[in-house]
Amino acid sequence: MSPSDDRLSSDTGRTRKALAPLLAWYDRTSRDLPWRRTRDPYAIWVSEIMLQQTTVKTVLRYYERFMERFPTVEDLARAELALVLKSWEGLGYYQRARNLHRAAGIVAHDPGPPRWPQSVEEWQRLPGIGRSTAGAIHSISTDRWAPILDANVRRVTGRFFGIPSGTKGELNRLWEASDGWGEDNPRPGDTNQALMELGAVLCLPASPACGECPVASFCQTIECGREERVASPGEPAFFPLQEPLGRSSGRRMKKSPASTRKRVALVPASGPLLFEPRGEGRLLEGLLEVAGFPSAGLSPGETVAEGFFSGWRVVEELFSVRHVYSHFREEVQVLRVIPAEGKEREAIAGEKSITEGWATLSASEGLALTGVARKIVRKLRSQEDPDVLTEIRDPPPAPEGA
DNA sequence: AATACGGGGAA
DNA sequence: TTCCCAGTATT
Repeated sequence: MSPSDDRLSSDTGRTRKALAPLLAWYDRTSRDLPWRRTRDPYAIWVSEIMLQQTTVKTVLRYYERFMERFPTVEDLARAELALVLKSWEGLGYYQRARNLHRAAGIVAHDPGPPRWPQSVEEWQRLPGIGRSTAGAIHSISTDRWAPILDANVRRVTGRFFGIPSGTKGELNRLWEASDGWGEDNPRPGDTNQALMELGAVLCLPASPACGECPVASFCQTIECGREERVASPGEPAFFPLQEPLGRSSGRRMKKSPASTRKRVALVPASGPLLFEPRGEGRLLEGLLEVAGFPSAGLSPGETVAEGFFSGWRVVEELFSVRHVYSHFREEVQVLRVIPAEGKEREAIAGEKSITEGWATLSASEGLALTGVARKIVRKLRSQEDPDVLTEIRDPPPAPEGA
């Protein structure tokens, strides 16, 4: 039995004693964030979705613009998914945006007034809202208690209660412990926010500032003196103070290094660019990328044999862009192409153009592009060569899929 | 229980 | 470089 186990049962009083100092600290030091100035469930909902796996600093750049564009759940429900995706461009995890849009349609319940979920369970039935987000929205918007367990609260609570990481039943214990903060609690919403704030500001993963922590004197990990050293092999790791990699801590080995995928993107020597939406179920679904295909590379003079640009000829290599995803890299060779002899008409009137979108560089500003496509567009616009800055000559089918 | 999902910031 | 982040859904 680890030192923590026999004490956990007596921990009901621990949170009660820590609560006042925690809230006092929060009142004194909490950051002024836009979603903390409201009790509007919609505003809090949007913030919680954006904040999934995304830092406050990044979300701040998106949140206000999103709320201006879609001030109410009805506005969001009515909006085109393309505009929602455009507003999300660069935030990542685009499934969040699609789920948010779909869930808005459910809540807005047009016609008629919105039907707001009245409990954690009801929130959790909406797509994109799991137990933790449901708890956060509910507790913050109604100031009634519900536990949460995001990365911050997980770390704070794990340390506070001395729950070893990488052990069986860890998750259940963490949820139970997190729920303990709701005991006899006059300010449920602020408590959850304070716990998240504590994890974000002081109770950091690698170097917690225990000296400044308002609840350090009640903290199980402090009592054990474990905040000063890393977990060593053979003993349960207390909450991650820089866990060593490997199996010693019960964690999975780190994944193999990122591979590099190669691709070509094709830019017509004259006329607009061709964008294609990424297919259903694929990474970055629905976002537009500059037309092309996977390839180790093409050389000037070669005739393209694949896809829509089949029968076009490579004129020159313009430049390359690279992009890093979580699990791989992508290297994209951007090639200038012209229709091969006799293909000029077919090239424009191609069958696939119906489901693909042509857009000038300037028009592409309004489209939801992948990170790679955005880099290509930016680079093309910065080119001084006037031949590269093409404009529409013979307007092809209207931009689509955007 | 493991894995996919993106991107940016920080150490 | 590597790690981390106000997680969820799927398998």
